[in-house]
Amino acid sequence: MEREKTKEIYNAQEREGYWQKFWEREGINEFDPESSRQLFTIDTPPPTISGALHLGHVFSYTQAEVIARYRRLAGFNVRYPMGFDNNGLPTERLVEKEKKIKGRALPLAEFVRVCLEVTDLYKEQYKNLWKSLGLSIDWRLEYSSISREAQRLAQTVFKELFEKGAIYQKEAIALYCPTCSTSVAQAEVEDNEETSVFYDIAFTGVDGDELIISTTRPELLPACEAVFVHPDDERYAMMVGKTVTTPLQRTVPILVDDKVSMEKGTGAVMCCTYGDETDVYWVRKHNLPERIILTLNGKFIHLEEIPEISSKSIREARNIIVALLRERGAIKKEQQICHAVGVHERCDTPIEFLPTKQWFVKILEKKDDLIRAGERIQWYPSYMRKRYEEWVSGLKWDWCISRERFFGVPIPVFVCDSCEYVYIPDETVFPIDPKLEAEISACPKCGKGGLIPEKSVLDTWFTSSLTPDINNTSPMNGKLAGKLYPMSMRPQGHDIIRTWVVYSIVMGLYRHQDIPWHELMISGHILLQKGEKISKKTGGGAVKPEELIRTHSADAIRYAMYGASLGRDAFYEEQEVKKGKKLIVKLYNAGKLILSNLQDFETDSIRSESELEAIDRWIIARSRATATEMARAFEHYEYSRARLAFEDFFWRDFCDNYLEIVKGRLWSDESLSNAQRASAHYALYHAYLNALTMISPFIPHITEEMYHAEFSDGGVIVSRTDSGFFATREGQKSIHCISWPVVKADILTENEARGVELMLATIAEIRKYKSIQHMTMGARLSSVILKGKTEQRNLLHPFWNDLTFVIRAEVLSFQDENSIDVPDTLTIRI
RNA sequence: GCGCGCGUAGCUCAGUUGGUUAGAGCAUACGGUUUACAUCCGUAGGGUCAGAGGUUCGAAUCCUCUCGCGCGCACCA
Repeated sequence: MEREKTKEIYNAQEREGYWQKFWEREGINEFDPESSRQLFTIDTPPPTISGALHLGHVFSYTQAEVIARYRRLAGFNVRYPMGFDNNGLPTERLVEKEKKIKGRALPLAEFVRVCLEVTDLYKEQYKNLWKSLGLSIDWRLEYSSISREAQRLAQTVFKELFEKGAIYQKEAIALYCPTCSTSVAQAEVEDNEETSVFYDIAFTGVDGDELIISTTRPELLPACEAVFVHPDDERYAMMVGKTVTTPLQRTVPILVDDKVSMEKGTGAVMCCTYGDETDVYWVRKHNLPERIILTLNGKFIHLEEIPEISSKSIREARNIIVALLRERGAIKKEQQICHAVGVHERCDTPIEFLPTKQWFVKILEKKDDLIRAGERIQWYPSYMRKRYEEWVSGLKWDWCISRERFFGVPIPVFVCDSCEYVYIPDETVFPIDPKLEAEISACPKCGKGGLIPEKSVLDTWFTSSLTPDINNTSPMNGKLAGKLYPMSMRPQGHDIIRTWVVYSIVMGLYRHQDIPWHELMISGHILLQKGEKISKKTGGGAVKPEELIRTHSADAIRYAMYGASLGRDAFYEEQEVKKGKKLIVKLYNAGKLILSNLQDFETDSIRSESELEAIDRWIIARSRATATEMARAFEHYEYSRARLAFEDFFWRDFCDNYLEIVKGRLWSDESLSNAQRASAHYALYHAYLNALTMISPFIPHITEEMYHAEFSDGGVIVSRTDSGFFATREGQKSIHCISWPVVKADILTENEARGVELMLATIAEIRKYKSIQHMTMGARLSSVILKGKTEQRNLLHPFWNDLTFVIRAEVLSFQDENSIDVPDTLTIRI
């Protein structure tokens, strides 16, 4: 008789949306400012709106998410907000690319309007992804870094720091990106390996002799102000103090400095204004004149001696000059080299050193304080602190916060054109844009000059570094307003330690004389395969998060993200997703088995857990011990370890062993006492509910589904928001509102624990026997004799009936280890 | 060059303060499964814990050195 079983299937994609709507409707993730429970506040990274979402976003955000959910179950009042960093250079670049426009070419108001339009669109995309992943964010706490509130805060802080003397304006050599036409901070410069040509160029000495210098920047020849050699270099000793003439007929001194490397090139180097940081140093140290030949958009100015390069780009000018030098026979050698070049992280353009007037936040004098503050924060993983310290101690520039861009928070400053007085309006008028102020009055100080509005906007990190303050001052904080600083925890990637962590601590020190958070959770990157990083630049390749969720479900993707330990780079493994799917199915099926057998279960059927069968107490104790282990792991942000502990418990102990064992009592007829059956029911109820609870931070949808599941008359599982086998008995509307399981008391004696171990070992022996004999695990054995010590028999005693059932023995008996084997009987030594 | 991290089964990784015979999943081989399981269960094979030296009764774990990989910083004429 063949009967096609109608298999019941958990339709993850459909059910996940159902529960997401339920959570939102019921406010399951909402932060309650009136609650007296202990706070756990999260300083969520506001993602930069700079393009499409990729798997890297999913990876890092799910990591913080699992902690938020755990803390909620552990009884904390969790504040888990989301923000959006939707201004600044990255956003402008996105908008320019998408709309094929140039910010510089548009009226400011028009460009800002387009920026807002585009970022709002992306914001929705981001939000939809977070929601479809089931992130337990309280969306009422959403903020945006370009909002009026954030702008007001940023400008207020600017004024505050300026008045404290922590912000200053200075005309100085700054790191400058000619493509973006803006200054940048040290933290935004990264190294790129680039091929380049190392030219040996002949200069002419006073006596007509040659002096050959080596350079990769021949186009800067017109700005050459000196030639340097090492003081110990005997090759050039004769020429030191004299002058040389460049092939462009510029006569400059030959000086010594021990920063020159004798080995590199010819050992003679030209100093130009400015080719690199050393040039800046030399010009200052040796008091050299400055000849700036580059404009702020990276084009050359008109030069008498070489008019050909006028208004040419760096690359074009280099070609022109090289051709010219070749013609004149001044190039003695050309060598292809590969060297690191400091480039702007947003556009890969080599950074130039140009004199501009910029605003800075003093951080160099704060190095020691910053390092001390870093020591007061718990870093997870702890070695990440080193990176912070390395970066802070290696800082060479104050934090340049002005950007000559458009879509950002305006610097709220007017400067008097006569006495240079810096006028910052009263903060009650913030946010303001000085450029757009119609009325500009006379200077309040000298009364003579006019006030010139500042045109720059703030580095977007200036606002981002204030996220702890943004959270702290949110209108949603109720009676906790202003009491959320420092926050409990900041989750973020290791790549932005040098920016976001550093600047946030800077702000914390200046504004609060305190650290911004107690703990830092630093995550790694997800890689598609060895060496292939998913980042803003690569865009994440073919793996699109939305599509992954659609094909595999959010729970499965989430699960896969928790495989690697915190801080480590991990590979995206399809296999991990498969593993997640299997766990989901397993939870579903185990639930089906349990619900179908527990229909008449009442929570008060057992007066005290001590009444339970030993094996039932064991599985309950195991579930609680696992919860304790997981809790410890979560508290140290070791979610992968928590996941592992769960799998060990659920897959091995609960499904493979306990469920198989307990089936005996579930299926048995009247020969069994009600108490024994009730004991099994009680254990199944609690151990399974504990399992659901413990894994719910990882896979919140399937666990909610099972919490609300009911075994219907038709023999199928139905799950609805307003009902559910567990939901009605627990009296909580969501599994995400119940309490983390805790160890209540020692409910298992030591001997019982040893008995369980012995029992499991015995089961394994029998399974091994059946496997070798090619028997099915359910094959009946007419008689089995366990042979061992009397003590072992006593240990096994409480489990005898269950053991007999699970190995499918008709008769299970015991013999002393020294007795003679009974022929034709299966004898297992224990 | 400096700093950090890593190197454990064919693959991806666990391995808590040094302590029985180093674990898991996947893959492989064999077998079994339909009274939860788009399966699932069982069994087996598979490791010089990168290498060398040291500390110790005892080292994958601690120390030193070497090699390889990754990352950060510096160099970047």
